[in-house]
Amino acid sequence: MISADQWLPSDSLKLEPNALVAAKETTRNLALTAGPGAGKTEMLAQRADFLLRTGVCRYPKRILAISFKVDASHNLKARVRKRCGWELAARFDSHTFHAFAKRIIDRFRPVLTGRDALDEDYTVGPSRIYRRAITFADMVPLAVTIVERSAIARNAIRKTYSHVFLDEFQDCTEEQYKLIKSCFLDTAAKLVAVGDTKQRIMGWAGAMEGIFRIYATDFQAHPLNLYQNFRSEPRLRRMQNAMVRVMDPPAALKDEQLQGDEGIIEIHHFEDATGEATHLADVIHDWIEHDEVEPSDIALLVSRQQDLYCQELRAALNARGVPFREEDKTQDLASEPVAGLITDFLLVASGASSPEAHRRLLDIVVYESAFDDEQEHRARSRWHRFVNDVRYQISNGSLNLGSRTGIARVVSGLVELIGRDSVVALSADYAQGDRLNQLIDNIVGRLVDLLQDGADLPDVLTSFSADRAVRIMSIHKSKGLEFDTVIVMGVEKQTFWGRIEEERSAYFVGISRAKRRLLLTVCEHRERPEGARRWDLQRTPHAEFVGYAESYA
DNA sequence: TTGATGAAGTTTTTT
DNA sequence: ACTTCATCAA
Repeated sequence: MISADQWLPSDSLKLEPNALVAAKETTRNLALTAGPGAGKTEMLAQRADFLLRTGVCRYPKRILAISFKVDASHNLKARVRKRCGWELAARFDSHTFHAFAKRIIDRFRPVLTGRDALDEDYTVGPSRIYRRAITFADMVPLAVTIVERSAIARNAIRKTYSHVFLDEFQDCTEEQYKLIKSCFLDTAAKLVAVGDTKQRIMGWAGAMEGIFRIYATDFQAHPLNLYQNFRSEPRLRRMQNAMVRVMDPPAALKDEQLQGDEGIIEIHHFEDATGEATHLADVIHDWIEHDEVEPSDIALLVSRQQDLYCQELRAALNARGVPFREEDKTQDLASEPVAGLITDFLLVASGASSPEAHRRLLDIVVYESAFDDEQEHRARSRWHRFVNDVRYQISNGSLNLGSRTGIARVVSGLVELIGRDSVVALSADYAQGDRLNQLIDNIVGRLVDLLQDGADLPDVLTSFSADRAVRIMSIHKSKGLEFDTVIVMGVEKQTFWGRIEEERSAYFVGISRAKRRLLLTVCEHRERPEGARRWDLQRTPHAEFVGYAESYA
């Protein structure tokens, strides 16, 4: 253990003075606002390192970090492990709001009585069933009820955690804030809330307006701002800064502080969505083939109605063999272990050489189920017979992997061979009712959909699961991510139609995902879906949004 | 059956 | 800003 004034940030130069202040703060609560790429996660990781290594957070006290997304909470935990090592990081609890709430419910469930009462083996389901099942929406309020009602629960939480980190705090809802207050208001716990009001894009879903001010008052938190941006090249930062000047003038820099020619901003105008799709598919193909840009380093962002905006683009990308992945449909399914199992097997069965997929499958099929050499040998030969049999059926035409029935048949054969129990063991929730069957149906259905867009099975499989794919998603989904190249499609008045403050924030999030190259598209016409009242509607560029780019392009 | 009118939806995560 | 769906009057 070292003393507080001996501490220095571990192997990173990417901390500006205010971040260092925040990392080493021991007496005050903090409200840290910071724009895109300022290193909020890094600051939190360094702070965890400081607190744990100097003993400001002394054993057995722990740090609680609360995020919104599972991904974000994993990332933060991983970063802390990297900074201060596995052993100290064991006292760093990184949870989502929902996970934190569920832990409280599971530990203090008997506190819930009357109409809140819950059975011991309650489930999380689509609707609230008295005593037996709750919904996601019930979790945080029930945790609040417990903490408010039970002094034992309150004290247990307060005794456990000496420090609390709140990530992406601009998106905190009323209920979530209530949970934080009921646990930690007027206690010894030191809080750090981190976020960016300019990136508040979940207002319509209940994110509290002015949450930073409210929190700063309630918790007497000291406000701090980070000004640096370690993500984007200067040209992009100048454009972002022009938007900051409009959204939050005090946080803006002088343009002289952002000198340099690096970075690319382009605005491309098109007659219609067909021209747009063709052109984008061509340039993306070019970047990947000739400039050796990784497909996964390219993101295509839309404000809303991804399906509508990307129909033609999908076809154009397929025609050029550009692998892409649509986050709205694929993401949840693709991260399921059973999805990996299915795509790996289809890859192997379709004859593609993929040693990675082969190894992962053998792990499950052979090593998981075999306890001695003989069993292993038998499992292995049974596996090879199955694979060869499927391949043979494909080659003689009795099995067609391009059809729903074909894929469904192979998948059910695969589950049978591995054993349903072994598949269920892949994830805790697969044991619940019909969950596994539904997931398998959805995965097969999604693969069939992708095939109908005119792509080959290997292409479909890579775009479904692999990292080597251009990412297509809504601006909202892109929050917290970064890419070498970002394309924001449809910078038109008709696209960004909501309240200007919120639309501006969304656009800001979109453009600030780009590290090196930002491409904006504007169409004069976009065809409406069939049966629409009006057709071939005229589109108009969003003067303000295009303007930010034009000044710096 | 048609047109007119108005309301609702559009952007999401979570064990 | 624009679509979709429900309802009502003609």
